[in-house]
Amino acid sequence: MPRKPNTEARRGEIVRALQSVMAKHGYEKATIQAIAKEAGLAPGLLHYHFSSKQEILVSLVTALADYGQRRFEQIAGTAQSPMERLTAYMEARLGLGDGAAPEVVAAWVMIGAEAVRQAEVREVYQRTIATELELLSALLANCLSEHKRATTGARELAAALLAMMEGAYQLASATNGVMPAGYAAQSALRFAKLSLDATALESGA
Amino acid sequence: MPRKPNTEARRGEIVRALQSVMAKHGYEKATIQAIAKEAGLAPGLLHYHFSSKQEILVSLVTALADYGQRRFEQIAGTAQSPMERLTAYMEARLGLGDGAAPEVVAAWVMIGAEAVRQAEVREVYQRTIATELELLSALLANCLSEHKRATTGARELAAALLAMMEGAYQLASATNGVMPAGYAAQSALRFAKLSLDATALESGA
Amino acid sequence: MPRKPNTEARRGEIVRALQSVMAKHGYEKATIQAIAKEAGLAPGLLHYHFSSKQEILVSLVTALADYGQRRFEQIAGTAQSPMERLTAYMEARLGLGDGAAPEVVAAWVMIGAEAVRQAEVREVYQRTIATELELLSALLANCLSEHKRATTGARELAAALLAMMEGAYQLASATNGVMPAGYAAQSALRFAKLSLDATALESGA
Amino acid sequence: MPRKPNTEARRGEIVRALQSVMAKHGYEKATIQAIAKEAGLAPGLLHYHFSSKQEILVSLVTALADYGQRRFEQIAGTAQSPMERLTAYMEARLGLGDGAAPEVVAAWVMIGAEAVRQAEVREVYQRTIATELELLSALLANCLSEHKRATTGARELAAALLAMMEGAYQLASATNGVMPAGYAAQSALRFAKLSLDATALESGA
DNA sequence: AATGAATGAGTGTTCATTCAT
DNA sequence: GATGAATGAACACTCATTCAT
Repeated sequence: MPRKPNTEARRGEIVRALQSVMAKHGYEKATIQAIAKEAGLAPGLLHYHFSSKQEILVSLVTALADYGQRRFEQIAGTAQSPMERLTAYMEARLGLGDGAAPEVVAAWVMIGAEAVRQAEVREVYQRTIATELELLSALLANCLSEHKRATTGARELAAALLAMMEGAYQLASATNGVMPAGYAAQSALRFAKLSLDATALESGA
Repeated sequence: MPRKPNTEARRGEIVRALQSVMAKHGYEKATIQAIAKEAGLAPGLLHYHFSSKQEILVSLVTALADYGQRRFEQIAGTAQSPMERLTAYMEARLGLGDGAAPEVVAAWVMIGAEAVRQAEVREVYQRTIATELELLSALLANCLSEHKRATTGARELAAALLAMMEGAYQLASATNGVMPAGYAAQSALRFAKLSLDATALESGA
Repeated sequence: MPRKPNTEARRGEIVRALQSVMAKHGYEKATIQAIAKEAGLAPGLLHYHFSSKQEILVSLVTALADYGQRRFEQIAGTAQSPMERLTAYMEARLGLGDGAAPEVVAAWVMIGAEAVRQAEVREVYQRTIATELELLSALLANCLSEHKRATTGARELAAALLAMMEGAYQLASATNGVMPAGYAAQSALRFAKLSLDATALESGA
Repeated sequence: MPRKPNTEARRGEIVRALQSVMAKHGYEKATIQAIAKEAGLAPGLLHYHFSSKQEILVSLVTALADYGQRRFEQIAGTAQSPMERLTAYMEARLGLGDGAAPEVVAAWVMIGAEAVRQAEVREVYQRTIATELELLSALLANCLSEHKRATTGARELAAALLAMMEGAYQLASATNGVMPAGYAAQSALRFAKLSLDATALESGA
């Protein structure tokens, strides 16, 4: 009577526990003991399901990337026009409404710092950023081409907006009451619209 | 016959050593031994000049804030018009020319991550961010008032640009070849100008 | 309807797996997981068939003793004269021909080290050595008495040859290219003959 | 007022402590805690003076090689003739008199087992064995050439005697009361003499 | 018989901090 | 001021053994 494997479920629990602990205390202080306690598991079990602490972190990065993807798709939902989809994207990434998850944001900021140090983390972090850049570029290009404008600058614009998003996460996690309330989603969208309009004017023959 | 105190010089050496090591390996891996080696000093000496490792880190935050201040003032130099000063600021913060210091940027990103975790670091990090926000707000407000426009939105605009700067630091440190070359300074200035112009139009009676 | 017990077969598989892993990585690094993997079994099963890891080791010692016994008997085969049987013994223990098993030798060396540390292993190891000493003593005594010589020194001679064999195993396992090729079987037999001859002369009245 | 380095002294203490613990419990069970306790030092200090446990072991191998060298030279002392020096060598390696050190022997047996597993240990172990083989070859060759005999077989003879020595160490450490008392030094010398004489007869034209 | 998850004590190693010199 | 040894509490990871299924 063999036992049913439950590794996938356990791995999920462990990854979620890392997210929680890391959001509060950073990666180095997210010890195996602390993660295990958060997950309600014996410490040794973590190394049964993952071969190293870094592997848990890498799993978390991909889990957060998936989460972001789902959140966007859910909010984009019925959006039809390119502009509606762009707005949905900003809401999904920077909005303060339902589903805004400060823990996810803080964990992501910690991951960004680890990506500077650990090559393996950097690799998967970079892939996530690259994917995000593609997605945002495409959304912007759609807005441009809808009005028959040149899409040449879409990538630089996307890069700038992406940087703004990452910076907003960082500042939201590391400061209290310094930044104006709700500036991020609003400003990002404003920048996007101004740039799209300016592009329109510039490229207009 | 007491020796000439050299504490200030020593403290400076130690802080610079922390910056170097931290840029490469992050704060947790910047051990007292590693910092001492980088500085060419005996490990025990670090705790003579600083009471804790965290105190070195706090000193580094203020040192980097001062460095940023000096770099701006130097580049701003003879700039006269508000717009020239704003351009000088962006160059100082995001420019790729002389004095662009990737080590400083990487160290600053690591500090940002520590600010999420350590209250004492967060405190001085927040002050630095707040000062920066004031500076950038003032530069933008000057541009606006030069043309007799309302300065109401200057702070939000400054916040968004600041976020973009921090995000650009993060992405520059944690990715290679993903972001378009030189997008940051260019885009930030473009956003600033578009926003200033738009403000002008909006607030125009 | 009870299943057909396969415990004996399973125990054999497990013991053989320990031999393989131990030859490569030593006893301490021969983990239950590694043995199970080598045997193609689930880790938990090992503790169903054996009550402890040490018990597997003890089984291996007796298995190797049996193996050595069989190998000698097979090679001795049709040998009739005492000298032929002695030669067969040396071939079985030190020969490089068919059936020379480096894995067995390496495992035996590891067992020898464990015998120093673990009383229970030492006990069965000692018994094996004692049996071997008796066997070799008898072979030598037969050679002596065939020529009507005193057999007094047979035991000391056997002890010395046994030591040489064990040392040859050790050096074969722990060195590469240091020892002259094929020195062991040859030298042991030469020593035996010289000693037998010398005994003959000495005891000849 | 800088502190005087005492690393060399401490390293010696630590290596001696490893020897003691290892003789009793083997290498794997010679934990850093156990070694530290034996040496009367704090566990952390061991990694201040050595970068790893393996490095302590490697130091022990060379220390034991030096010890053996000194013991031979001391016993050889005033020995003049080649045969006297050969006898001194056997006494130094296998004798039971003053200075016979069962702890050293047991530690050496444990080292032999580790040499099978750890490449770095094997390297230094092999060098020691090779040096020993050279020494013994030279001693035997001197005996042969003194009587104007061919020295061709000296190396094989040395190898066989070396194997006997290593095997005697193993059996002395892992068995009690099985092996005849004092067989080793006596038999080794006897083998050497018989072989030398036989060589003499064979090569005599 | 068999499975594979679970446990928890133990390992080598790291490291901020202290302190005698 | 300066040195480098010393401390001891972490840490990630390992592993024999147990146990529910």
